[in-house]
Amino acid sequence: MKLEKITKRPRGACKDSSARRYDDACGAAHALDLIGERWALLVMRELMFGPKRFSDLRADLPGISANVLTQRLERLEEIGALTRRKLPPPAASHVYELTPWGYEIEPVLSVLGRWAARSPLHDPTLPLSAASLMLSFKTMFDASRAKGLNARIGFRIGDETFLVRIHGGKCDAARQALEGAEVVFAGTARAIAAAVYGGAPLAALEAEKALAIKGDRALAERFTRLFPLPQKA
Amino acid sequence: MKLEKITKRPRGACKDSSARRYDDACGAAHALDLIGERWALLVMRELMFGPKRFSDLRADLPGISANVLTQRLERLEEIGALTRRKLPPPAASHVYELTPWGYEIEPVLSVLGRWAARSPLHDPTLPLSAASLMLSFKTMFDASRAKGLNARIGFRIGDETFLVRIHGGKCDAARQALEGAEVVFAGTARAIAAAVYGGAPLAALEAEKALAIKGDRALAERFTRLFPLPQKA
DNA sequence: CGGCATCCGGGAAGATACTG
DNA sequence: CAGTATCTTCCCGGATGCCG
Repeated sequence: MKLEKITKRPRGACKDSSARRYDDACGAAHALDLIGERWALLVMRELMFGPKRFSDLRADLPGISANVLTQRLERLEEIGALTRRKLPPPAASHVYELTPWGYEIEPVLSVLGRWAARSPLHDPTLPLSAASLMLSFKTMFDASRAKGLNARIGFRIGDETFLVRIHGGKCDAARQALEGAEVVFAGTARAIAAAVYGGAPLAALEAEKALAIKGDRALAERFTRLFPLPQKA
Repeated sequence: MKLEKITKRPRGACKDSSARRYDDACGAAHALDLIGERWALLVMRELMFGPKRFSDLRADLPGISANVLTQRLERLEEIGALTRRKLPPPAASHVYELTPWGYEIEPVLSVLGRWAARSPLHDPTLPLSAASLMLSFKTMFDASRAKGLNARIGFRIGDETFLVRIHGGKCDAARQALEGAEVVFAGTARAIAAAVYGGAPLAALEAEKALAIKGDRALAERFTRLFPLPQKA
């Protein structure tokens, strides 16, 4: 039982120190060297609306383990995509924030999202984070359906608030106070997604207490129809 | 010797069949479930200019192993991003070709490439495939530098030929015969990249026999300046 | 030759427990 | 709360062998 442990090593080579990189000048390949590891891009996604703490990231990325999150944050800092800051005295905690170049990852998230939305295997009923939902609005917004619309729609998801502005055929979203919102959705990101992408009637979601709407109801209804999903491939 | 094969499985759980997926409705997360595994996106990149055989892919993706390539091709076929066809009788071989939806991955490659080009760690002198080079032209083309230019530039790389058309402020590339090319570059993709992105003088590359240019030399010179790299982050 | 099956070694990912 | 330490499982990469 205590036999051949080390003896033979002629097979199963191990290209020494060359790590696991694509040695490829192609930009896409280099991007994968930088952020192609598991969870890396989703960590950046969660930071797209501003800094967060370690535990916020853990909570918003269900399934990631603490050690993997630590490794990804270290790597993202190493490549210059995020910075780690110490909060002022009251809180002895750290926050992680994307650098300007880090924020430029947004088009990658958009384009990947649009591509995957055409996948027959895509299941829009799975849970999602608040950041994912806000990004999906920016990604899936259909300007032609928002002709002449100028609105501020608020969202209260957990203890965060977001303001989505629709103005001049553009759709922008930010994590900020709800001042000036003509209507406010309060609920889980999943419930809001059910209304916008799943076609669930607002009244039904409210009846289930999954969603609460305050303000201009007609605007809320119209809002849910501004984000058509593409045809499946 | 035929004992405990399954017996103990108390720790290091294995969430049964849930595999290693992000259970996340976010489009980007789903995209990573589909093509986030190592090499998957680069396999698609190599197919962007038309079908290839297994051995072509292996040759153009230095470092991939046969079993991994097999797995990736199976997965890409499973999700509907590519198809596997049998060639007509003379050749008993197979070719792999992207589906229309698979071809739509191009913006992902572009956007990733543009983002990574700003990375301080990006090394444009590494080797690259012909497909990568042609994609980089489409990605990095600067219309403002090509004002009034209308040209067909040919490339002979290994035993493949590509035609790049610059016309009306657009830049397109295809794997096809070189008919109508006003100038033809022949050499490795790396040598051509050295001229376009590394600023290497054409004369020097020709002197080293790394590159051969036939046709309109002035056009060749101008072509090399149409693809500026972005500022580093 | 083309493509796949299989085995092996190493390392990354994941779960849990633990520390400041 | 914010991570670190450790252990297990699984993926990746290389080599070899089979089969048409």
